[in-house]
Amino acid sequence: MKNLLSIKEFSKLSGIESSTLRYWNEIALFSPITRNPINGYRYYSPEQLITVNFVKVLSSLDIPLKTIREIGNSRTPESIADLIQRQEKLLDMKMRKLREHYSIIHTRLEMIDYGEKIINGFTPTKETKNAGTVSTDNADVINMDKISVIQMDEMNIIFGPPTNFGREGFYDPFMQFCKQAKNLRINLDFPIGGMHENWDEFMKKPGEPQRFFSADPTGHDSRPAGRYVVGFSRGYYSQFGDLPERMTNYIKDNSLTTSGAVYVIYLHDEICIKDPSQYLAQVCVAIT
Amino acid sequence: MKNLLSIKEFSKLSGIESSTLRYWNEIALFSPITRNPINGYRYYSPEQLITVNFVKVLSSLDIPLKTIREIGNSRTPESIADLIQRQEKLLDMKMRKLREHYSIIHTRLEMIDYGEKIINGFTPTKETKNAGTVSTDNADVINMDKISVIQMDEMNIIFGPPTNFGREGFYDPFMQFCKQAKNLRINLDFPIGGMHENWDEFMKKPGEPQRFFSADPTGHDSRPAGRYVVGFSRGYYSQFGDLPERMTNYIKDNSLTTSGAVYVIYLHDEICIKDPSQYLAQVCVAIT
DNA sequence: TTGCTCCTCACGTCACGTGAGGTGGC
DNA sequence: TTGCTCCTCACGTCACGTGAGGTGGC
Repeated sequence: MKNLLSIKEFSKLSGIESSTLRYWNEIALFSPITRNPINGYRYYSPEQLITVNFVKVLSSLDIPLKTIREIGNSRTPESIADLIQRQEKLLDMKMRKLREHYSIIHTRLEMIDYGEKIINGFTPTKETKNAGTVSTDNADVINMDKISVIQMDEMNIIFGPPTNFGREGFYDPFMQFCKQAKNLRINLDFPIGGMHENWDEFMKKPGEPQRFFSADPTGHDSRPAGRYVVGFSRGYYSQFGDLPERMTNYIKDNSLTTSGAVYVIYLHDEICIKDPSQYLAQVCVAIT
Repeated sequence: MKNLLSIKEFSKLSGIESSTLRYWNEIALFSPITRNPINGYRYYSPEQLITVNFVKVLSSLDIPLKTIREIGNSRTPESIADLIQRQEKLLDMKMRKLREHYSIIHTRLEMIDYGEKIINGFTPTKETKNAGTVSTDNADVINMDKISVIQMDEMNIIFGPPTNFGREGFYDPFMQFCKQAKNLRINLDFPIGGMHENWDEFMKKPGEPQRFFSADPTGHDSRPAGRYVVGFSRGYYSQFGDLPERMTNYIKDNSLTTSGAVYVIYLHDEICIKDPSQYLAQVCVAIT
């Protein structure tokens, strides 16, 4: 047909699959302007590209096809303006969701990458992403078995309520934290950590932090910037092996004075590891 | 069960519907840690909130549930880091898509709103969105039947190739434009307009613009800023009634000198109006 | 006994995608 | 006659949602 487009041509120009065009025809959402009465071939006019594009945009905004059809059937400038204004607000929310998701997976990626560097051992350069800047007065290679002094940037987090350890040990308060998270608006999408009020508290009960926290980059609490003694260990939550002892020795041997809270954060956890005994924790405490 | 969550509690804390949790259990994507052997009740541990949240994020990134299941079964820090890096790129593309959609519907909204103001008549204030700033040396109310002088801002557009009018009139070259749009990367999602090289050309053949254009705000062409004589008319594409004559008279009566191209743009078109005779066109030409 | 929560199983839904089998024009 | 494009019709798919009918603990 002169000046009309076959379904294949129309599909190419619009970027919409032929099967989709047939389906849209079937549900009377968008139909070709004419059909060959003998063989039933569909023919579209080129200016239908304009209308079908708008349908495509609306459907990609997650508006049900039924609704789009009704919108089309009763469209007036007022109703379309109304629709668009509502969609603009929804688009705004979707953008925020996407940014949040980006932040979630990006935070995970940083932790995982940092964990892998630790496992493989790495020679710190002047700046390392999540590790912060590694001070030069320390050994040239950092790995799992090494205690190091590292200059760390501020890290936003959000604390849970004070924990309440009973006879049951670690399990119970951690559950309480998870349970309360939603009400306290603590996002469990981010890696979880534990905070002990000072080094003595950590040494006494390494498995019983005073608070749990979420490493939420939008959190209003923080692990302050500063120089930290940092060590790593593998194991399930609250299993640190001989790390507390080794860190204490390092602190003594180097005549360091710790100051403020101890932060435990899991770089590798159930999100990226199946075997709980292989979870990777970072323990750090500031020095004056 | 002590310290475990029923499906309803888990659903509330996670924000995931019970039916979804049952489905995820059925396809072995995510299962409760234990079940009541007598009545089959599902029980979840609070820390499962952490894993289920990650599943939720992945599924909201449009990863098929089968894939998520496989990811979970074979997860290592390397594979998860890999996955996240790919998803970050995809998220970036999705953001761009959303911004493009926002721009498409927002441009439509501006045109439609402006058109409604014209139809209802409005008293221009110092700044009006799409209308640009209306000069004060003109009448105090602007409406359908009035010719006005308006100070307009620059408007980004993108021109199609020169048109080629034959015997068939308007129809054929407009189709050529639509057909070629994809190859020339002209986005038909935005309102379409026509450009005539000067006022004489427009008067000779009001229905035969030298070029069609798309009102794409990211376009590299433009309708320059400046003072324009502006008129409106209703009708199908290229039907302007007595508007060209009235505008010519206005120009003469006010001793104005036109300069440069004439721009025709449809504020209301098939997107928001069913009856083609009610499409609303704005015609404007710069004055020196 | 009465609610309440939870269960399974079957079927529905939404927006297509995928053949199988067949037709019409060059 | 051979490709090629297009057609219809039936069925599949994905990720659930929705009852119907029934159970178990307070």
